[in-house]
Amino acid sequence: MTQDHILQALIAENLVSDPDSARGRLLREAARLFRDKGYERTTVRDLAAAVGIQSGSLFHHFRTKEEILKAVMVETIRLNTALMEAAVDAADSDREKLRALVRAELESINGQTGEAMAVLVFEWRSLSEKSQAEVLELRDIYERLWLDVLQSLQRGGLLKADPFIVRRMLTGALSWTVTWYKPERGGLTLDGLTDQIMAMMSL
Amino acid sequence: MTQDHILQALIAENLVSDPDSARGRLLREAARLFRDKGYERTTVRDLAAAVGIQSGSLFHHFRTKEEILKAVMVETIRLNTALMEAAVDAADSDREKLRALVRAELESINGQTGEAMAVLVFEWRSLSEKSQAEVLELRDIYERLWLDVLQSLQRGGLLKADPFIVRRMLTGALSWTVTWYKPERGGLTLDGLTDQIMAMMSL
DNA sequence: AGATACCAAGCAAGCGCTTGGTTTGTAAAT
DNA sequence: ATTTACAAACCAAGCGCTTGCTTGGTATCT
Repeated sequence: MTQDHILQALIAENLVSDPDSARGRLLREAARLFRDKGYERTTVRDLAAAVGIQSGSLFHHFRTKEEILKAVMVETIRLNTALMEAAVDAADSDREKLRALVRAELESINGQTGEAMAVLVFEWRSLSEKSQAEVLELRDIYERLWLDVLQSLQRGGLLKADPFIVRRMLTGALSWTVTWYKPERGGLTLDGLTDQIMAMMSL
Repeated sequence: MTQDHILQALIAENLVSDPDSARGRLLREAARLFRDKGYERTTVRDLAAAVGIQSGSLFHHFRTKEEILKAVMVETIRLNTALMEAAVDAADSDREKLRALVRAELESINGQTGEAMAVLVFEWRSLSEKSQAEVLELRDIYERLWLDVLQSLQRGGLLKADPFIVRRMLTGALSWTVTWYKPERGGLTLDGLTDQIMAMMSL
């Protein structure tokens, strides 16, 4: 099950938009703009111009501007949850499962879906409380994946600290890489970065 | 040199505003509002109402709204740099110096200056590029403190990973605590949290 | 008396979003 | 094969509101 297959399956189930569709293109541009300028500083005119339509025409596809932000977040979580599940399943030991999760999350943050992941972290408060609650439910599924692996590691004696705290530390540390990690500079690959993180935890 | 003495010294040098002055009160309220609602969603009318004046009167103290955001950030960095320097000086070993830094940064993030620290992390892009460059210069001083200690630990063989990467991981992990750490819930104290972080690094 | 701190009122610009109408794509009916 | 029908996608224009900020004048303090 390659990453591409996972994406195709989600598209078929209508859980994420085809990147080549009008909706998919808009969401991609929206993620980029929201990350670069922030949600509030991005106007519906900016969004429309990015896909070459009039600002009013946006509201044919989405009822409000916030619905666009929410769609970016929801589809990103759905895709990443599927990718993580595949990564965990493919690994044998608990240690390898954790490494796969770290590696996969780094890839999400610094790869193709990086814009959307950054939006998920930095534009959270721009969502209405109602939307926040909905997105949070999706996040819970995603988080359980991590906790299962971390708790298993702890039971095996490989991890001393509290799994909940470790996950939260990792969330912060991994998210933050989006602000400084540039693979082209410094020669540090994603695998190298993953190794350093595992080493930091003596794993 | 207590924390209070450090603050008083900075006020005397006019490097940070007296919290009891009109300016100080405004900056504190601004930090709170910016954290709670975000910079863009906070209007000058919100800011004025929070300190009980008319919106136009704000511009007697600051030329623009952005100048308020910048002041929040600059003063926060100044205060924290001074607090960190004191924390490092008071510790003996490199290990204790690092622990002091972690503990101090956690306190900055989750204590009195927490609102302002959150603003520093999450509202960074709301600053103009010019202001970003100025604030970045101040951050460099602050960051050097960390790197000196981490490099010393590495030379002593206590730290295996790259000091630059470790610092960046810690920045993310510690900043992120602002989103989940609630001392009143769960019974985890700041010292306990500090211990967990040191343990995670086998230090 | 002169600076400092404030108020009351409002301006120009930009915002999200609406409206009424036109084009485009598609598929059944002729 | 052409016509008819209809919805989806889009445009042009602009409304109503909020925004950051200005202005001219008035208290308050030293």
